[in-house]
Amino acid sequence: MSAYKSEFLNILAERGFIHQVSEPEALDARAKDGTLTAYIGFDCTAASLHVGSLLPIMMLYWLQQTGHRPIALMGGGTTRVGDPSGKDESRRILTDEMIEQNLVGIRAIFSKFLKFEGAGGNAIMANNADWLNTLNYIDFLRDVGRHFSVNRMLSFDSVKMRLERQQELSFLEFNYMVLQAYDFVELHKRYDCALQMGGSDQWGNIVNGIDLGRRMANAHLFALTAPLITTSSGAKMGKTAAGAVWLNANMVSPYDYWQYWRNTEDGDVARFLKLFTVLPLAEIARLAALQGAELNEAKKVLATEATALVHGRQAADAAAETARKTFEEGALAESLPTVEVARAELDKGLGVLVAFAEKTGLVSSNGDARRQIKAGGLKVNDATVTDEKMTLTPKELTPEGVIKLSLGRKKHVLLKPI
RNA sequence: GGGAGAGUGUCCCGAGCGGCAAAGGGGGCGGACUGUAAAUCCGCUGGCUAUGCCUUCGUAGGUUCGAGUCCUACCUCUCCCA
Repeated sequence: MSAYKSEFLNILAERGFIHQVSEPEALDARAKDGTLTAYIGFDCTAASLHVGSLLPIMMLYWLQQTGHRPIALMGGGTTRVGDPSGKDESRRILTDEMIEQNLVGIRAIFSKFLKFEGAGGNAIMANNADWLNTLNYIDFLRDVGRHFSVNRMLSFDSVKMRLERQQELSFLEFNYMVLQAYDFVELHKRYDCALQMGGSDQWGNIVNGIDLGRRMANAHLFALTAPLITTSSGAKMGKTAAGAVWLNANMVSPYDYWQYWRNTEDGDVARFLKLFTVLPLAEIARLAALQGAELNEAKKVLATEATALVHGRQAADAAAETARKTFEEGALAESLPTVEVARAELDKGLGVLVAFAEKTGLVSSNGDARRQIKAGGLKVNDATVTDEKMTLTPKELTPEGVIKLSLGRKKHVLLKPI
C-alpha cells in the first residue's frame, strides 16, 4: 500500500501513524539515504506522561528502530510560560523546581522506549529551557521575529478559527508558535535535526518552524503529523473516571494499565495493535480477523504487549495472569492491588463504608459507598453487600488471609491485615 | 475611554417568580443484557459522627425571618461605540 522507499516512513504509514507529511518524496529520500534526526516536543506539566502521549513516543521509537536519531524535547522553557491553549482554566504556574521534578519522571518513561546516548544508543533528550530561558526579547525580535509575517500567521487555521469565532487570542498564545518554530531551528543547529513530528493539531506550528529554518539557516526541514486518536465511540484517549492513564507505575499500576487496554472497544483493537504494540503486522492481521467473543484474545494480546512496552515483560505477564485468575477462574489472585490495614482495626470490626471509602479508595466517600450498596455495586469476597452497617472482622478473611473488596465486576482490591 | 451583557453544583454545557442541595443534558459510576466490548434499558452522580447538621451558584460586603435570585463595590470574560 505504501509507496515509500525508506523503512521508517513505510512502517509509520503501514501502522497508521501518518496524517500529513510535507514533501513526502524528499523526506523519504532523506530517510533512505542517511541518518535522519527528528524530534517531538513534550510538555512537562505533570510528573508523568499519559496514554495520550504514547503515540508520539511510538513514532520516536520507530524512528530509532529504523536506524535514525530521535530527540525527545522537553518543554522546560515553554512550560514555564504555560501553554495557553487549554483556555478554560488558567493554568497553574509551575515553579522551576516542579518542572525539574516532572522532567525526571518523564525522562524515566522515555528510557523505556529509546536508547539514549550513554546508554548504548543515539537518542537525545533536550530541554528548550536551555535556550529559551536566556532569550533576550529585543535580540529575539530582531533575529527571529523579523522572519514572521503576521499576515501569514493570521492565515493559520488555529488562529483563523479563533478570530472568526471572535474568541480572544492572547499575545502570549500568538507567540507560542514562534517559540516552537524557534525550537525547531535551534535543534537543527545543534543536532542537524531535520524533521519535527507531532499531533495533527501541530501542523501549523511545525510548518512555521520549517519556514523559519529556511529563512534563518537556509535549512531544509520537514513536518510529519499523526492523526488525532479517539476511540470508536469518539472519546479522547487516555482518560478514565479515575483520571488520566499515566505511564509511571507508581501512578497507575501495571495491572490497571493492562486493564485499560483490555477494555478497548472492539472497533479499536486492530488500530491500537498497530499503533501501540510492536507486533509484526502479519500477526496483527491475524488477531484483527477474529470475530465476536474471539476478539477478546486479541484484546489480551494488546493489553499484554502494550503493558510490556511500558512496564516490562514480566510485569505485563503478571498483570495478564492476575486478570486471568480473577476474571476467568473467578479465583482470588493474590497479586491484585492490595491495601494493608491494622490487625487491631479488623479485630474490633471495620465498617464496610470505611473499608471501601477510606481504606481502598474504590469509592470516593461514605456517601458514595452507600449509594453503591443501594445499587448493588459493592462486594465483599464476591458477595454483594446489602447492609451498610456490616462490619469486616477476621471471620471475613479468606484462606489466603485477605478480604477481597470489589466495586462493580471489574475493580478489585485486597484488604490485608498486618 | 463610553455603553451593553455574562460568570451556577470544582468534569463540561446549562435552567433557575426571594424558601434551593438548586430543572435538564453530556460525561462518569453502578445494575440488567453480554464477550471484562459496543449498543440498549434502569438507577445514581455535594460532605458528615445523618429523621438532623455543614459546605456550595466569580470575590467581598449589605437589605431580608430567609438570597443563586435584590442592592453596593471589586475581579474576570464577551459584545457594541470611540
